[in-house]
Amino acid sequence: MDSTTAREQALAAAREQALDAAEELFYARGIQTVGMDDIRGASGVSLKRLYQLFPAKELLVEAYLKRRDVRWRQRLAEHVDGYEEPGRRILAVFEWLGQWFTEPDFRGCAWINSYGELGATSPRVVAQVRGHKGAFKDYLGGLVTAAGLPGALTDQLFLLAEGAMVTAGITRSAEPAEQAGEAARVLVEAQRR
Amino acid sequence: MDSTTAREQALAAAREQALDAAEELFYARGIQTVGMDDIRGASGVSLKRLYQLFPAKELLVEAYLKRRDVRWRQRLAEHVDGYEEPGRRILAVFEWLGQWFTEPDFRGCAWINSYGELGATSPRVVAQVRGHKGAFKDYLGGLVTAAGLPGALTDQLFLLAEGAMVTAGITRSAEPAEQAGEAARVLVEAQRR
DNA sequence: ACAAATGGAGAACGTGCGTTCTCCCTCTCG
DNA sequence: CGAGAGGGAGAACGCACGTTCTCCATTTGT
Repeated sequence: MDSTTAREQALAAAREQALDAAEELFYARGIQTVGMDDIRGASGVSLKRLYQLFPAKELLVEAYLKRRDVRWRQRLAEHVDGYEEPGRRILAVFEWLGQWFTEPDFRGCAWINSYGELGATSPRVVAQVRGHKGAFKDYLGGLVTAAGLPGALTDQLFLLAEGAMVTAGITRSAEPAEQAGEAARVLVEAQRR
Repeated sequence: MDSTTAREQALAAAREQALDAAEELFYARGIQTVGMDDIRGASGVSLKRLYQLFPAKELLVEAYLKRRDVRWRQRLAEHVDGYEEPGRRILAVFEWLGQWFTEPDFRGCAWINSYGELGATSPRVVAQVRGHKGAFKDYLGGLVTAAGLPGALTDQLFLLAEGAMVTAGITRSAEPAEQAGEAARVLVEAQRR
């Protein structure tokens, strides 16, 4: 009764396997140092199929960032949704960052890293990075206005979160999350006068 | 009367020319997309000399980051030194960031970008990035304690500055400097009770 | 002035990698 | 059963680039 043929299912499965491998390798080792052959080796998807699904490496990179963006923001939202009180929900963002930073394979923000690597050469990557950061900031903005706080606060909290991500990545520590969270608490408090 | 021979002077001059070209090209286009031949073309220093001065590309990259670090912190300090009042000096940091962000060839933080590009593969680059960020944070720490403010504030201001740099780079705008500066003002004020 | 070292221009070498192609096996469908 | 499409393994191709080498011209020291 479903409209997908067996072949379409196989393609979709291969696509997911390819993206799983791409995400693991690109995030861990960077994009340029991972070859299409590495993706094939890690995913079990043949080169022929890989190029059938993603006609060029850049498109695989784009799809990797796109899928990771959805999942990342989903995980964040799930954590935040564990709280009701609007002010608490804002701080939950930094709390979640701290959890993320302590994951064993944490290697910084995938988008910031990708931008550093390909921002000067790949417009598709740039678009993904701007899109992701814009979506994250919009999400923060929603939390801020839901708490009845002024929109200007959004930018400040966003910068704290970005600073925490970069710094946690570079120093390989989770501390920045707490430091940013504390600063966020102060900034929110200041707005409430 | 000086102890440098003509040859040593020529080498030193070539070294500076090479580093000038490296800085311009690496910063503008990223490190991996710039070949040693590009450096040669832009600097006029022959490949032979280049490899004599820097036996491998990684060493040229290291030297580029090292020289830029010194200059960057010097320029920052010069701006801050235009002010006397300790609290004002802290805000001057964000002011200077804003000036930097509006420079026409601004392309984000060279160290954050380099880390995204080579953090997973080059220990030398990682060391330079950590060194630079550590030095910047220490500098901030000096300003904070000179203002009689608690050390914990340093981390928060540092994260704001980092967030501003990343965001200014990605969005190609100078706004983050003002936003971070305003947040810094609030955080400093909150500490003074 | 001459032998020897120095330096430049650019070819050459080796390798890595994105992308495509070849060969062969295996299903599918009439 | 048989023809033909689909798919996998991996070779092959083209190119970019880090690094080294060759061939000369120029300089340097005596």
